[in-house]
Formats: sequence, C-alpha cells, structure tokens
Amino acid sequence: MQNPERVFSDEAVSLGREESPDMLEAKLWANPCPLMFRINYLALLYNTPLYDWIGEHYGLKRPEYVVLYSLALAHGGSARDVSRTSGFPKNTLSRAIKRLEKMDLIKTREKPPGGGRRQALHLSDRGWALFNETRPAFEAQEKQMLKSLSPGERQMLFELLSKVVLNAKEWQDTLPPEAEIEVKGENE
Amino acid sequence: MQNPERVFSDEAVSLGREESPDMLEAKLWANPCPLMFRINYLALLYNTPLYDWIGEHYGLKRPEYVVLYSLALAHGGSARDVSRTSGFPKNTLSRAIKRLEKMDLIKTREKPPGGGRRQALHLSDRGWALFNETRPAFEAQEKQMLKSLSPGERQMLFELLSKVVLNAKEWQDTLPPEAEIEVKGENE
DNA sequence: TCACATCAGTCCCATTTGGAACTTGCTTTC
DNA sequence: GAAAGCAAGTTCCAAATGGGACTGATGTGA
Repeated sequence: MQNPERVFSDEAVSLGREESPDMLEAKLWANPCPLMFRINYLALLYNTPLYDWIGEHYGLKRPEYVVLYSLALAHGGSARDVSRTSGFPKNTLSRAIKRLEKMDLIKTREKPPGGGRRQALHLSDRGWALFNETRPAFEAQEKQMLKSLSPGERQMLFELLSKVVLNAKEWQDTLPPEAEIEVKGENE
Repeated sequence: MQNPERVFSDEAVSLGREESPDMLEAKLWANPCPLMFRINYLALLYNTPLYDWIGEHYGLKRPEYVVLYSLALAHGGSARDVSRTSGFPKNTLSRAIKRLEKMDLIKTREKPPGGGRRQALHLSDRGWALFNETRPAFEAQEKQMLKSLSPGERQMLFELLSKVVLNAKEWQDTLPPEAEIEVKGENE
C-alpha cells in the first residue's frame, strides 16, 4: 500500500541465484495487500511446524488440538465457541470433540449424543496434562518468531493488532462494496 | 506474553449476556500466545469472506485463486514457488494449475504433462482480466480491516511485520527446543 | 401453554486434500 | 559423456473436510 519503492531486500535476492524472480520478494514488496500477506505468511510459519509436531507426537489432528487449546483457555466453552474463534465448521469440531472424548482428553458429556442445545465442554486431567506439556512449544515458537523485535516493538505490535481485532465487529461479515460490483458473466 | 492483566474489554463482555465465558475474550486476553492468536484470527477474518466470494462468483477454489494471484505478482513463477509462499502442497497446486489451464486463465505450458523440471507459468489475458477484476475487493478488505489505525499506525504495523518476516530465515524449519523434550508415552 | 422460530450439535455423503511413490529431466561428478 | 543424485511435477488413493439435511432442545409470543 505504501512501499512500492525498495523492490528487493539485499541478501534475499543474492541467494536468488536461480531461484527465479523470487515469488516471496514479489509478494512482500509488490503486493496490493502487503499487510495481509505478511499476516497470512506468519500464520503459516507459526502453525505448520507446531501442528506437524502435535500430529507426530500426540496423534492429534489440527482441529482436535484446537479444541483442546480452546477449552484450556475458556473452560466450559462449546463447540460453537470454538467454531467462531477458530473458523472450523461445526461438523468438523463435532468429530474432533467426539474423538477427544474417546481419547479421554475431555470429560464425557452426560448429554446423550444427538445434539440439542449448547454443551459446556471441559478438559479431563489427561487433557490438562497434554495441554500443559505442549503449551511451552507454542510459547517458544511465538517467542522465537518475535526474537527480532525489541520489547517495546513487541508491545507496539501487540497494541496495533489488538486495535485491529477489537474493531473487527464493525466490519466482519461485511464484504466491502468493491465486491458487490456484479460481474459480466464469469460465473460457472 | 505481557498482558494477562486486563482480562476483559468493556463492551465485548456486555453483549456477552448469555454468550458464555466468551471464548474470544479468553483467547485475546488470557492466551499464552497473544500475538499469534491475533494473527491467525485476522487471517481468518480476511480470507474467509474473500475466498467465499471468489468461489461463489468465479467458481475458483482457494488454491486455484492463490495460484492466479501469485502469478499476477510474480510472472513466470512455478508451482514450487507458489507452494513455498502459500503453504499448499505441490500436488494440490498441480491440480489447481491444470484446472486454471483448462479454464484458459493461464497460458498452456508446452511441456507435455508428466512433470520434469521447473515450469514457468504465465497468466493468460483472461487470467489477467480476472485478477484485475478481483483485486479491488482484496485491497478493499485489507483497507477495511485497517480502518481503525491511523496512517502512522499502519506504517508502524507494516514495518514491524516486515521485520518479523525478514528475520524468518533465522528460525523457520527450526522447532524451538521446548518441543524436543521427548514425551513419556502419549503417541498413538 | 402451545405453536413456532431459532439454533447447537450430529449424520450422511460428495468433494477436496495431501502423503507417498513415481516420472522425468536437469546437473553434477568422475 | 554415462551414471548418479536431485528436485519439480504428476498420479494414486486413503483420509479429512465441509455443505446440507436432520434432530432435538431452548426461547418467544400470542
């Protein structure tokens, strides 16, 4: 949005010997959405190694661990809450919860299956143990990613991101008008 | 990391009438990884409406549009480049490219199928038209999300995120040592 | 208090995804 | 300049995913 000058960073291009016009450079410095590319890219760099590790070492898939983590932070949360805060659809979470229950990582719900109304979910002791065992890796990964920032810069980043998130209620579920300009005949 | 005080923001909890202990508040203010939660959540809020819209109006799935967008920024990029910068595995991208080719959104590669060495991909005229038509929605979505920041704050956010991304080479593919502490017997 | 609307959770099933083996072609080495 | 090594792209297939219909509980209004 504001930095189309400075097209390439120094060393990144040097190792771009035969790495072609380096797509990463293009996405960083010639992107119409430079902020959101960075956000998506950082999310990728954070999530991928962690969830790979969780899968290998604990046999939990991403939605399963997401439920566990969510309940560790919000005791008594429901599948709906996890869905809203994580983006996974509710049937995926339903399955994940069923499996966590079977693995004895969350307390079994007395409600006999067959949905109904909101169910408060709780981690079991084993669930808590697993969370406490894995949390340090998540914390360390975040810390490692922020290594290049000073404490003051980290604080600033925290405040800026908080500001954006807290304002989200204003615009979420509202695609900006640009998208409403109906299109000639591209649909299939 | 630094804000476990201030557990609830003001109005968010007020509408939390029966919204339970509000998981979003917990994830924002009682999260061991407060930065990365914000990043993931913003990525979600950005991507979901845009790719839903792309799917509905243009019949392209997310990996397909990602290839299109990537090639628009980095002409002659390869499937591998898209994979590295987007996180999609190469077989998913292979399929996406094949479909884009069939839809005449990228120029057909003369290489007869049966992969070999790096293939430089190029948008077709229709591909460019589609990108130019859809880009404003992406730009508008980013702009809308940053509405609550002043220009100076946006610049600051840009610089902080850039700093983190540019430092990524230092730590990517290196899970922090916390994860290496082998576990008793949790695997399945 | 009895329809009726709403909504959380589940189930069914078609589609999508991605790991792993494979193919092909460039590049290096002796 | 053949052989080996390596890496991009493809194919195969089992697994995961998610839309949509369904079930049943809760809340609402006459």
